[in-house]
Amino acid sequence: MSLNHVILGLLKKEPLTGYELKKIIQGTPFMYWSGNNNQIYKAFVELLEEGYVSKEVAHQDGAPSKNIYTLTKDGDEAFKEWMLSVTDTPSFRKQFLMKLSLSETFSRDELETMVNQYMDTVRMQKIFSDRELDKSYFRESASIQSGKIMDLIKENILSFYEQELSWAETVREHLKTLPGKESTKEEIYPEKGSEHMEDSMKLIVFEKNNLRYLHLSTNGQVLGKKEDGLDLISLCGEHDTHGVLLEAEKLSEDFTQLRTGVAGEILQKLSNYRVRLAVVVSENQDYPSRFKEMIKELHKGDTFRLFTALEDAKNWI
Amino acid sequence: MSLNHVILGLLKKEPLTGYELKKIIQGTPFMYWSGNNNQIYKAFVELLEEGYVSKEVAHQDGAPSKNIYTLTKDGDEAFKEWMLSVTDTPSFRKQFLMKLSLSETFSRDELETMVNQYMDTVRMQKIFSDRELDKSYFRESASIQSGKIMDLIKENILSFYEQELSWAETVREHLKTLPGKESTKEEIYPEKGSEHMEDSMKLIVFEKNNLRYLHLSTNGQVLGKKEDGLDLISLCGEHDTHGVLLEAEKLSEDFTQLRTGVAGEILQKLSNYRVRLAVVVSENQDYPSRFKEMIKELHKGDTFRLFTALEDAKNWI
DNA sequence: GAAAACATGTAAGCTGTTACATGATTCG
DNA sequence: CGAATCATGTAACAGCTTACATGTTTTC
Repeated sequence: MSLNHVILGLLKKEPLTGYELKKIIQGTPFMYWSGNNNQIYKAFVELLEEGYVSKEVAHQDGAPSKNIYTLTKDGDEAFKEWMLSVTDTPSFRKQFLMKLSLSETFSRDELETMVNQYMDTVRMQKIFSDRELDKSYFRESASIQSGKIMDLIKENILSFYEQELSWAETVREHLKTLPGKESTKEEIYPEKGSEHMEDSMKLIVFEKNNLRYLHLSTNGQVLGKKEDGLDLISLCGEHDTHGVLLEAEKLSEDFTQLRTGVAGEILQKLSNYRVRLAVVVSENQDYPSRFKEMIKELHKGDTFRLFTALEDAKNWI
Repeated sequence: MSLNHVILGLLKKEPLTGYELKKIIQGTPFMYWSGNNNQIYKAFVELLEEGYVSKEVAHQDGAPSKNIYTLTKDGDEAFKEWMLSVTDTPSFRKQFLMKLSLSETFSRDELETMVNQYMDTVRMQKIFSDRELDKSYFRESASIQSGKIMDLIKENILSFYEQELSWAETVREHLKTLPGKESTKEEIYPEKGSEHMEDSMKLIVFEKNNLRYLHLSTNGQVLGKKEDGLDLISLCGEHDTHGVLLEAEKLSEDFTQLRTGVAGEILQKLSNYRVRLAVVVSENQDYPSRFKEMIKELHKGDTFRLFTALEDAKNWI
């Protein structure tokens, strides 16, 4: 079991308590253990027995006492040996592949629903991992050197989900070639119109051409922070939608000032997660010329467009 | 647990015995259970209790009697419900990512060894999965329709490993930027020359520029069957090498006749698995003109070349 | 004549998860 | 004042694997 060795590796950097270790493992998506108490406290018992760690009890008056574990010489050697030993083959668990292989008797419609639902799940998982990685223990304590390593790890993880999404897209393409009812549904708007407030924002879900979209509207300005990209994507995940129609008075200044990097970050995220964004703002706006250029450029693409009329935006999305 | 539902799905097609089921699951790489008896026979007990399957004992005189399980109406409904319910998020286990995140104190050299070893493992796993998928239960019983589905599944699985390999390549690139000894080793040939016979073929491992290669030589003709591609790749995996130098009297006729598809298949596999192949044949050969054209074309690439002198081949590889 | 495949089952054990139990502190 | 965080631990169970046990037939 590699958990024990991973613990040794973490202790190499600094002595830790069981609780701290648990938090680290729980916050690191590529350490696949749930990080439950049972495993960790049991692991420490084993490691103590083997003499790989030493325990020091820190009595804190009032507070419960902590057990601080430190790596021993033996432990360090055992860790190194593990690191240089043969690495397990990477493996995956994709329930969807099993379902697909057993799907012969299902209708095209049912299969399409399955794929769409699966894509949403994957999309959400990707967002979740992305966030967790950004705020993980390894990020915080990153040197310049290990920062690059963390970037590589992040790339690996995100591209796992990214690949799954683009593969699912090819499955969808395949399903289109199958016999089944042609979807000619027209704009049912607002349909199940589940309406509620979120951060003083009006939120409606509508459907068009069999795909679901979010319609957000507010009076203030929008897209002010880098995190807004992921937040929009999360909303999409939560509401099972594939794009956002964002109605607001105006874009935030930080978004229009390209040097802030806000626009770049947000649009990057949106395109990563294949979420389309149509923004509708009131007509009389004056943007920096460099921003206008970028907007023009983006209109050639498929992820982002800026409109002044709601109807135009609805047509595009 | 989805095993029970997968069993129902398999029974939907035809009644099966426990043993048959075990074989199917064991031969299907995307069904991640080991397919051990315990799980399967226990699963059948559960499914019987729930009334999802019915059991019929076939007494065969002399032979041990079989328990043949058939799907019931209830079972069919339970299966359908499972199929249309939410699919689990895909997940992976990559020990290598954990090792990498804990690798701060390791030298460039050690890291390079780790990555190389990992790449070999992944390469082998890919070959293994590829083969298993080709001869799996689902392939055999494939209709035109489900054949396409199986292609999609296969694509998904192989690209998992493919992606891991190309990612590992970027890790290797990164390691090159790290301080550490420059490798300027020259052609140590033959070095550890572990020599032995395999199918009347002489096999030597040699090293050049820090990379290991296979040197195979025989008197007869080579590359006669489509499977030879994967076999070469397996050999590379077994001997931890990245390319093959194949010395023979001549290429098989099937290989030189493009319409047989043998050459295409083999070269496809080689490029998939990033294995380079240099073939050395005796000089006086007459090949079909279309084949000569293809050879010329391939010489522009990096996977395959044909030589008449051993020295030239050694220089290229 | 031995090994591999066919065929069904059990026992023991590791891995991993959820849930429970306890108790202090901090924060809203 | 209740919820969340800090902190350590246990119990029970689900999931999965290895190995054992038994006996026949087919294949090399």
